[in-house]
Amino acid sequence: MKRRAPEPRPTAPRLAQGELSDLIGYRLRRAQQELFRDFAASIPDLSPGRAGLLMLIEANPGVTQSRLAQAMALDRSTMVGVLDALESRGWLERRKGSDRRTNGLWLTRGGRLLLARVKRRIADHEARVTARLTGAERARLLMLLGKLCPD
Amino acid sequence: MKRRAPEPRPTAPRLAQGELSDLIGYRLRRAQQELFRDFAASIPDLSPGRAGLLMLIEANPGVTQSRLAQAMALDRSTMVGVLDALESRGWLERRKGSDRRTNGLWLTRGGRLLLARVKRRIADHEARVTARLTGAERARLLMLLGKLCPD
DNA sequence: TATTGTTATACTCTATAACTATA
DNA sequence: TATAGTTATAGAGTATAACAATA
Repeated sequence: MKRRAPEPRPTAPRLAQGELSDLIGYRLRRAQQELFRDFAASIPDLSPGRAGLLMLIEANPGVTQSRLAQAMALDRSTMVGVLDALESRGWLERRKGSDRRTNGLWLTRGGRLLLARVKRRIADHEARVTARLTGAERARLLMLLGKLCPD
Repeated sequence: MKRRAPEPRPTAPRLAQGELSDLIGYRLRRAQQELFRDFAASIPDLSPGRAGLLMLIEANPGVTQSRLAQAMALDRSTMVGVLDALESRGWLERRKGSDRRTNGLWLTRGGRLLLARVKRRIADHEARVTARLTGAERARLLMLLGKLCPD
């Protein structure tokens, strides 16, 4: 028995996309928004940017605020408030460097425990949002995004 | 004559990336940030999102606020202020629909002129940010982003 | 009752400019 | 002089909750 394709509800036909669908910038922005929503819904502790920041400190213990800001393409004044929030939650600490203008950054024990938990959730999140991609497609996408924006 | 590879400045060695570089979400966010910066620097009139909104209205004259909000994955209350700003600049107009709860949206003549100019700049922007990609790679990236986040 | 547009409000993320301590 | 961190301030961009008009 043949089934008719479900008709689009008259109140919600798809909008025409114009030239929009052919713009890398548009696709990138939409994809990022969707990933952000999934991340926020499944990992309430941290935003993607904050999680990335903790991972960078973990991989570079003692990094200074300015170098971290530079690596994340943020202004160093922006970094201050971000670190304040994470420090007040007990996840990282600042220690005065031998150059006494600088603060070195370290994860606390609590920060390491949080990050371990968050990483597991990020792995689930990644699997979920890339569910429509094969492993080869996922690798190719990573490669192409890397070309678009090298480290 | 051999030239030595330029040494990284001792004050700015690259940070270790940890597992970060292998996350689609991270790459996506970084790429989007870089594209946003290039867009803002080269197209001062509009943000990427606002330009996309005008293109959607152009492709769907008379679309209602709620349908546009749905298509852009924004709350309809968010749409109000966005449209207020674009309308006050004289780029679009609201017209009461036959269902008098709704507003239909149209570009004004000024809006069409602006959009034509902006589209040319967007084309330059796209060419610039995808300069490291071949045509085939660009097409493949569009396809993969489309899989990640279908219309 | 349900939907559309609206207002009031608040939160997150980010930047700029000017300050201070140190180099 | 130059750099690291800081503060004050501002501006996007977004959401939630409650309301009036209309269906």
